[in-house]
Amino acid sequence: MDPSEYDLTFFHQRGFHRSTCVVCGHAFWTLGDFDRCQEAPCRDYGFVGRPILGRPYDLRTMREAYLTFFERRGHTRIRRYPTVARWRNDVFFTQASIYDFQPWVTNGTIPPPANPLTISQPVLRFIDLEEVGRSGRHFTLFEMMAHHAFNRPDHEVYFKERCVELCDELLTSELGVDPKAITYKEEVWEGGGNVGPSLSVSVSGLELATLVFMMYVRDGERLKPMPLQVVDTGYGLERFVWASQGTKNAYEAVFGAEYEEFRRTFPPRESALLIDHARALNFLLTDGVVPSNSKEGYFARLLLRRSLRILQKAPEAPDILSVLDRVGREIARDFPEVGAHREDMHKVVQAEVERYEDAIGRARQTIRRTEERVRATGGRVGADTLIEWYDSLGVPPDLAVEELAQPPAIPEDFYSRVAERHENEGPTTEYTETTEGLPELPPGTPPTEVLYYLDPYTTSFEAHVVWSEGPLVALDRTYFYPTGGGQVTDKGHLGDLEVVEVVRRGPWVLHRLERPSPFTVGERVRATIDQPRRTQLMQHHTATHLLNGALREVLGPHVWQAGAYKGTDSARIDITHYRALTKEELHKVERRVNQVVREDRPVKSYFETRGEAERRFGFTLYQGGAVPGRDLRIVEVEGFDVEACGGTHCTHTSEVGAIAVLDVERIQDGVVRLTYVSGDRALDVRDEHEAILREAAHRLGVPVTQLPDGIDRLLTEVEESRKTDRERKKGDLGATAARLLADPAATQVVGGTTLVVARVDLDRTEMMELSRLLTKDKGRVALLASERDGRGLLFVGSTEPKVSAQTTLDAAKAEFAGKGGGNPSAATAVGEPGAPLTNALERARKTARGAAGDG
RNA sequence: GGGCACGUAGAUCAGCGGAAGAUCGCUGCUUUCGCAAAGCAGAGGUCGGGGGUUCAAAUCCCCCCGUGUCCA
Repeated sequence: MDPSEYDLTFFHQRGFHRSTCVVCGHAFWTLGDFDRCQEAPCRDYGFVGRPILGRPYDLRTMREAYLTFFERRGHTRIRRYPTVARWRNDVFFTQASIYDFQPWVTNGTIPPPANPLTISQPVLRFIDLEEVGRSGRHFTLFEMMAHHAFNRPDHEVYFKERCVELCDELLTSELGVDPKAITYKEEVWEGGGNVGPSLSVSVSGLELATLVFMMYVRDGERLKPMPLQVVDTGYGLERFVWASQGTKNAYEAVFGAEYEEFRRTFPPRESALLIDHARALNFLLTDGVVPSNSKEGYFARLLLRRSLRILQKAPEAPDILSVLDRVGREIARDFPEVGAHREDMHKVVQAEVERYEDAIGRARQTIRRTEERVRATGGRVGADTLIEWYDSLGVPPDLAVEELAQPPAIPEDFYSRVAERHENEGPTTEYTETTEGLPELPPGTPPTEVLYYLDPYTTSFEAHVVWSEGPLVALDRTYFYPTGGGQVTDKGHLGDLEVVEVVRRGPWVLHRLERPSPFTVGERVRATIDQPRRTQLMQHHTATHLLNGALREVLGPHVWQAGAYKGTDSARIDITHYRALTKEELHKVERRVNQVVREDRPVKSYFETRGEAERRFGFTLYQGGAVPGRDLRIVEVEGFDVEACGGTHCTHTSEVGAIAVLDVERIQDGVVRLTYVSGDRALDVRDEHEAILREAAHRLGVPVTQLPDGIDRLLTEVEESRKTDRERKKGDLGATAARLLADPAATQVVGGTTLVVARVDLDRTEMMELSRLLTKDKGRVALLASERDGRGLLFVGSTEPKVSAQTTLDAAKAEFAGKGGGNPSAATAVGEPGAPLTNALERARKTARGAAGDG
């Protein structure tokens, strides 16, 4: 990065000078007299026992001081976004405040909720999980305080100069940091395809903030300027609190009274871990993460199980719910939604505790059995087995050691050896901000005025073409709804040409025609939307909101929409829930949702400022993920469900007609999918189902009402006839056996051994069963030959130790080019087609006689 | 999303190329005034589904479904 990027007027005017760190080699700006930057590890912590802020702060006063400082300087305070980044497919969690605005704000699709803005965003970092409680400064969840500005060419807010000035003023004038103690270290930031200069702000070894200036897009080796230049800052709230108190580790400062309390029962590390995990869990569970074995749910499970394990090992430990409560109580003072989820959170956690105990119970059994088996062969359980158990059964290594009579030592590098097992796994999806495959529209193209919000019932209109390329057409105004929010595209016509797809591209709506567009810019076109299709999509979309509301009502507020799809044939919603739905729950949901349909409640769609909407309806607005923008489009089913949503909706619930749930399945641990239909599709599907029932009843020859009984009868009959078949066959074979044993031509006694030799007409399995009947008593040998599909089959069964079935068969095999084998008590072979089976049987008889006669 | 493990009798599992098993539970009988218990006898299996290899597959290979677990 060019050094001029960091050469700020602010630094010069205030008398800063630029030095180079003798340790890390980075250039930095400072008023002080340093030969190195003030960031660890270039220098040691210097603030322990010597706070670097003017006075001590706790979490709340620090957060408030920060946000108010920026509010007073023209920033709008924004409420936190969910900690689960549902609006992105490249990450699970909100890992920085800027994540709230990616990709839709940073790629220019939608304006930011305010500009400039300030926020304290709880963010999650699982990378340093092992460091939590150990280093004294790592948290799984921490609050990233930030001030952001989004600069467009036509609307400059502020950039580097003002940003650094604000940061410096905050630290010195507001918080009382010695101006000479600060270093601004030059760094290069790169992420998500974007690049920019950044400054790392440190005091006394502690990095307090990072100021990032996103301004370039990486294009191979070259850097292109970004259309939107973004001030992305991050200040660690917990670090500020720590630095203001100068305690030995951050947990003492940040968690104060709670930390003291936990220390009465637990060692320092365990205390910190429990509080840290409980804090993260309170946010995660409130934001609708359900513990599970995949995706974001896994991280909730990981935290919960680690906590349970700590509690399990301590003698007088409180239960997990009270730990969560204790920490949650503090959080709820500043984030009331966390308090509101308390009861429901308990249900979710309780369910997960039960599953953990099941898993551990199963694991214990496996451990015991495996050790028994291993010891029986004279070995012992090794460290590899410990790793195997952890990876495939979830057995914590210390638990395995507890359970084993002769435990191996837990390897030092246990977790890195687990990681090794996962080294050669497939790639994960990468995050890009590009709009795939769509062309760039020339600057100055008038944006599309979207009209479908004004009136979702208009399906015929006229508009002017503002841009056209290939089959794509942009209009100055449109009622066509583009694919989005899980609602599929509208279809229809522009002039006589079919519109096959409608997509959003920045501020434009693009209509894709069946073939290259004949329209020229400025031309007026007549447009019609496929009205039945649109109606069905509206019904499905409104039905989705109604179902979501009913599900939350019946199952609890841990239910969040985890995905949805509204097609023409059917719609589906995925919800977070900790187990499969019971029949009763589903029934209740269906009853409730159809009741709401019949009540004909108004469905109001309108725009409202973000702050006002959040104040009135709270956090659950963001069912489809966080929706950026200054104003939110609110879809409100009066007195029942309110969501921020960009889709087209019915205006009264009765327009949905009826909602019929077709299928409920657990698509993954922690996520349940409901597939359903509404409107005319509900009637169609009901008709189809009725036709199927009638047809089934007709084929069975019973009235529809007796279908279940009829099927039962049929199944019983099948079972009985299968049974009688089996018995008859058994009887037949029994008769054959009796006949053979009574037939002197077949049965001979040689030296105390009864030898039965016979040609039969049976298949392999039947021969085996017959042989078993013939050799029920000890000291018997059966030699059976049969012919199937032109090939000879030979079966030898023996309960006479002197006569090995295997040896007998081996001796006879060659006579008919047979292949086969077996064991001393049973052996079978099949010969080449047409080979002399009689010879083989005769040879077998001679061999067996010989063996029997030996004694 | 990916890796690994697992799916065998109502339950818990063993068997891991040659005639489907154990324990508990269930049914009947014996014993008992009755219960518990014991003894004896018995029922109960498309060995998750579908392909393939083999003379022979619960067992080996491939695909699918389900469950568990670890990792992102």
